[in-house]
This record gives sequence, C-alpha cells and structure tokens, in this order.
Amino acid sequence: MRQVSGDASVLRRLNSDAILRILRGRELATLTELAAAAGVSRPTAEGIVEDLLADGWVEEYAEDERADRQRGRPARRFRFRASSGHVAGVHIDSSNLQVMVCDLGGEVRAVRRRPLPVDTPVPDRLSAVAELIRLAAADAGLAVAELTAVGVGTTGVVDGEGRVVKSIVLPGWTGLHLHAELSARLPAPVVVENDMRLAVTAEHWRGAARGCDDVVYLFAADRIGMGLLIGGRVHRGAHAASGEIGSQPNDNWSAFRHVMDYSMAVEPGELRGGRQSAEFAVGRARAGDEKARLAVREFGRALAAGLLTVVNPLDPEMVIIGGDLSSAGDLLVEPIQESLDEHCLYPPRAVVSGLGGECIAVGAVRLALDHAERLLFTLPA
Amino acid sequence: MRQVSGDASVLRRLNSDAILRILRGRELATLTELAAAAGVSRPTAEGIVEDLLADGWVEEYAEDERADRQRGRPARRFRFRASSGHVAGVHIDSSNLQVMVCDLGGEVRAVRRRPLPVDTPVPDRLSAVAELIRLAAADAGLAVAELTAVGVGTTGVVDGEGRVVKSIVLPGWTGLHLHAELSARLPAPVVVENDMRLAVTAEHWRGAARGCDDVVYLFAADRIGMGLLIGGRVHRGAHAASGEIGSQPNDNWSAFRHVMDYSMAVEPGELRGGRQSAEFAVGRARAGDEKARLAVREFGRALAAGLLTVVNPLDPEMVIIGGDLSSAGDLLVEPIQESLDEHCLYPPRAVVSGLGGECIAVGAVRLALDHAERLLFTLPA
DNA sequence: CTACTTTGACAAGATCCTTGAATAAAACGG
DNA sequence: CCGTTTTATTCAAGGATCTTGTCAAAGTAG
Repeated sequence: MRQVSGDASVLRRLNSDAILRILRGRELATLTELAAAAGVSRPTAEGIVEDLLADGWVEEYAEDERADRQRGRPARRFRFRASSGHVAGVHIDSSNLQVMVCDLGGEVRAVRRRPLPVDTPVPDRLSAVAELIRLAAADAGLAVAELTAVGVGTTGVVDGEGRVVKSIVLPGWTGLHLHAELSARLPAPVVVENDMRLAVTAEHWRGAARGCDDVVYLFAADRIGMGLLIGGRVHRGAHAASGEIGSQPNDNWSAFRHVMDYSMAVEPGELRGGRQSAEFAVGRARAGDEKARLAVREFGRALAAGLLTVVNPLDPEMVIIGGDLSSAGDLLVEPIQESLDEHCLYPPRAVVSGLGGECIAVGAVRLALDHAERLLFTLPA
Repeated sequence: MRQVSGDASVLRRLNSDAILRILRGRELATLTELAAAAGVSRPTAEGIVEDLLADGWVEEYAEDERADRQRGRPARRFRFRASSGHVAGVHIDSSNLQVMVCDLGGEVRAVRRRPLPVDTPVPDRLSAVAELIRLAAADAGLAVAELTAVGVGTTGVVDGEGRVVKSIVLPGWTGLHLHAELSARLPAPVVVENDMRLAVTAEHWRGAARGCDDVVYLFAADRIGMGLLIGGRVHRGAHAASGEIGSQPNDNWSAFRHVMDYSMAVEPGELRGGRQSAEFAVGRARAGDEKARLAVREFGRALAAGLLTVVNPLDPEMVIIGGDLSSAGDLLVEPIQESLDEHCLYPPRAVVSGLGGECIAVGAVRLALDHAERLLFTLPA
C-alpha cells in the first residue's frame, strides 16, 4: 500500500506527474487541454509545463502548419521530449546477443546483433554484452552512461534481484548474479528479467495483446516456455519460477513427439530435434504433404492439451503462440483454437506473435522504460 | 491508471486517508505516532484527527490504566471506530444460507444460518436471503439500511456486474442478475462474487494464507473448484470464469475414482457419490483400514496431478485444500505435498484450510469491507 | 517540591492552487 | 483594410493547507 501524503510540494509533484503522464500518452497538447485533463486550473498547468520545459522533459512544438485552424489565438502546443532519455533492451539468447536502443518515446534508435557460441565462458559473454551495448549506444550517438536504464532478458529462473537461480541452456549461468555482474560492467542502471516474461510484456506493449490484460503466452522453439500476463501485470510467482513448465509429470508438454515421429518416418536417416522436426513438418505441410499437415495438426493439439490445463483455471482473453515455431502460423493456430473451442467454457482467442525474433529485446526495452518511468515520475502511479 | 491531482483539498484528503489507514492498521495511536507515520506535522495530524473524530470515524480512548507509562505528559490516544459501520457477508450454498454481520473492524456481531432446499424457486430463495440478512442485522441491533455494504457469495460463474452467467448446482440460477435482484430487495449496497474467489479471499485475510500473495486454493467437496490469489489480488479472468475447471479434458480432476472404487469394493450395496465415498474412505482410514488409507492417498495424488498443471506455471507460495474434504487433513495433504515436492522446481506448501464452513461467508464479509473502504477512503489506495 | 520530558495549542510564514480581470494574437466579415 | 469575435496568455488577489517555532500543560523521577 503505497500511501502518499505530506506537504504542499507533494501536491505539486502530484500535478506535475499527472501532466507529464498526459503528455506521454498523446502527441501534442495545449495548456487548456492539459489543464482540463489534469483537473487543474490553467495558470497551474502553465507553471508546471514551464518547470517541465526547464527540466527538459517537455518541448514546445513550434511548427505552425496545421490544418485544423481554430478561430482564436493559436495555443502553444507541447509534447513529451522523447529524446530526454534513452534506454537499451538486451536479449541474451543461447547463441545470440541483441541490443536495441530506444528513446523514452519508445522509438528505436539503434539495433545491434551478434552471434555468440553457446559454450562461450561466462566472463567473455558478459564482456560481449557490455561491448555490444556500447556499440549500439554509439550508433545512436550516446555513451552508455547516458542510458537511463538497461533492461536485460535471459533464459532461466531469474529472481527479483536479478540473480539467475537456474538455467538449463547456458553453461555457467546458474547461480550467476547477472544484475551485479552487468552493473559492475555498465555505468547505467540495469534491470534483469526472465525472457518469457519479457516476451509477454512485449506482446502487451506493441504486439498482439495490446489492450488485453489476461494473456497466456506460449513460447515454442527448442523448448516450451510460458509467460503469463494476469490483470495487466506480468506474473512472476513466489519463487520467480512462473512459467517453468519443464518438469511437468504428464505428457502434456512432450508435444514434439508427433512431428518427430513424422520426421523419422519420412527421412529416417536425418536425426532432427523437436524444433527441427516441427519446422521440417511445417515446410512439407505447406508444400502439400497431407501426412505432414496431420502431424503438425497433432502437434498443435498436443500443445493445446498442455495449454488447456492453464487456460481453464486462468480464463485468459488470449493465447499467443510465440517463438520460432510461430512461423507455422495457421497450421499451428487452427488446431489449437479448435481444442480451446472444444474444451473451454469461454475459449480465448489463439493468435501467433507478430513481433518475431525481436520480441524479447522489445520486452527488455519496455522493462527498461518502466524503470526509467519510476525515475521520471516522482510518485508511484 | 488512477491519477490523482487537483487543488489543496486533494492534499487534505490524501493526508486524511493516510491517517485513517494507519489507524485501521493498529490498535491505538497517539498524535505524535500518527504524524510520524503519515509523514505530516503534528498540527496537521491533530486537525485531521479532529475532523475524523467529528465525522465519527475515529474515537478517543480515554481509559488511562496502562502499564507502559512514558515520562512526559500522557498523550491522547485514538483508534478507528469499528462501530462506525457494519457489513454483512452472505453465503448462498446449494442447500444452506449463511449471513455474518461484522463491524468495520472485522469483529463478528451476528451469525445466522438456515437450510434451504436445493429446489427452492428462485424468488423464494431471494426472499429467504433478504429475510435472513434482516434477522442477522437485527441480532446485531441494526436495520438493513444501516449496513454499509452486503457481500454475497454464490456458486457459478459470476461476472463483474453481479450476474450469474452460469450455474450448474442451483436450478434457475443461470442468467440471474443476482446483483440487481438483491439490490431491489435490500436497502443497502450489494456486491456479488463467486464463492471460490471468496474462499481464497478469506484464507488471505484470516486463514492459512495470511501474508501469502500467490496462492492456489483447491475446493474439494461434491465438486472440485479452484480459487487463485495472484500477486495479492484475487484473479477473476477475462470472462470471470477463472477457476472453472469442470470441463477439463484429461483425467486430472476425476480424482474421485479411487475412493469410489474403494467404496464399491467394500460396500457394493451402498451407492456413494464422490464426496461421500471420500468421506467414507477417510473414516475407514482413520479407523486403521490400510486399503482405505491407500485409496485416500491415491485420491490425494490424483488431486495433486491436477494441481500440478496449475502450480507449475503459476509458482504459488502455498496450496490450500478447502471444502468439506479438508477434514481429511493430513491424510490428504501428505500425498499432495509429496507429489508437489516430486514434480515442482519450487514446491509450494500444501495446507488444509482452517476456516471450515464459514470460509465463504468470511470472504463475503471481506468483499463487503473492501467495498465499504472504497466509500470510507475518498481516494484510491 | 523541583527539574525534566513529552504532549497540546496557537501564531506566523510559506507553498500551491483558484478565480477573475486585463491583455495579446489570430481568424472572420464587411 | 479594419473592427469584431474568439481563444490564449498573463497578472493580481484570495483561500486552503502545511510547516516551523514558541509557550503552556501534564505527567514522572529524584
């Protein structure tokens, strides 16, 4: 219960925050609009905007070529100064690094990517991350120290302090205090989060889940992962292990069986893992192979069987299929939607992620923006 | 985003709310303590308390026989005036009604209960509810119109407007606008909610889940139901159908099979339903029957199998077994805890509900209190 | 009984907001 | 081209609230 109270300066901060929030939410605003929207008088709004202007959070938009000319004296128009700060979103994958630099308006200013072997020693990986952030920042004309926040997404169980409690994919990652390590290497505030949670964050921000507050995100690639958006907030769980469905006892998540069987039957010589088998089957299905279509369909229904155990208790609005296998598109969504329609009282919509491979980096940017906003606004929302 | 802003009176309300909240949270407080806790000056705290005193929200505690005498002048001590308002919590079960009247401090002032046949026509049931509320209020020396809020819990899918979208147990209940019907019969604000959600609310407030913000509540009686507490808030779901696990496709929730088989084997003549079989088996197990113990154990493990599909993605701190079958106690909890320990990365604690049959009425009281607090505090928390 | 400590009460000063009137800048119509 | 209309800006006066500081009151400790 964050309770606000105090002297008159609190009131000022309250009103200032309100106006800044309004400006963040729209393109341009006049003083009259701001005063009305914030519920304060004009002179108050004016004084606040003047302060924000002086502090660099707001800028005046001078150009005057607008079509919707009003009758009277033209109002000064203001907007949030997106370039008043920048953040970086980082995705540390098993074999790749990606850094995305955005301004506070969420506009992308630079993107860097580089491959990194899965067996890279931990110190080298950390250095590579720091270096790639430096390069991406430089692309955007910034020093790392100028970044308001750096959001980092990685696989594994990541606790609230940014420690990697457990990681199956990256060797040496388990037990790493990623937050501390990166903070030591970067002259900027670092925030670390699990990749699944960032994926669903990204979908909520700019993806398929805009406006949806209850979402189950299914990540399907080499492994199956899950991210949950509940009541508009990303769910962490009591031990930050939300979405870790690797150790399920029943067969619900060993869905790859169907496509692997298919792969084995068609090309016995070729040994394919789960993801490769799925991609192989999807390719053949698109080429018109009926058996492949059925295998993918069974794969989808098997995924749905696992999804149902979560969807029925949670009653989400939407199910999003993300990860590499989201490229299967309708081939995967259709059987999943079918299963949901059959077995749910209120079937959620099943859709594929539209964000693609940048999903987690985008979520990391959002994470960093959230952190930046905690600095931007003096009082909690 | 509930954004607060405005003139100086907002500041006053902010501070007033802060002080009232502090007083709700502790037994007695002096002005100095209040001022420090609320972060305002003494004179401000004094003025606010004076206003609250005048409005009847706060009372001065005059008795002066306290042991912990301080050195200086004795401070006046104030406390929240619990009797400044009262609420009722109502539980409409398949065959019973229960009404609990509490003051705003949560102290129980009256309880009424009465059986009501499951096939009672809807208008009669509604009248019986209204009448029992009237009686319980009278027991507490109150008229219904004096109740600040009435919380109502019932089975079925209950949407945000208090409509019973679907009910399997009560005939004619489906499609009923319970909120509207009861509002028409009661001269007090009514809030309606699903019984599972109230059960978990009650556990969070006064039961086993105090201080736990992520809880899976499993209701085991004639039917299996579920209530979810996520991030300290009760989860409703996009269609208010959270916890409706009746239509699960797999066998996870048909756990009664084990105890029913046992019952059939031991007393083939006696036809028992799921709950009866379970109670029968529990009774025999307590009497020392090894086969019964095993049947109950299998029952527990089967429940756990269903639980796991939810527990693994959600990563709760605690699993609570409620409903009539919670009387099985350790016989049920032990196999469930075993299964959780085996199959979870971070196994939650499994416990039985300690609230018993009053659980849902208590949750309804909490629901009503929440509503009352929205009236009590002028600004959202 | 006196010194000390803590609380209570009150006044002065500061901050912030609001209302209302006067002024400024643009569009419209003759 | 000029006055009227419309809307925005600026300024001053007034009110609500909070804070600091001072002094009186009511106890305890010795």
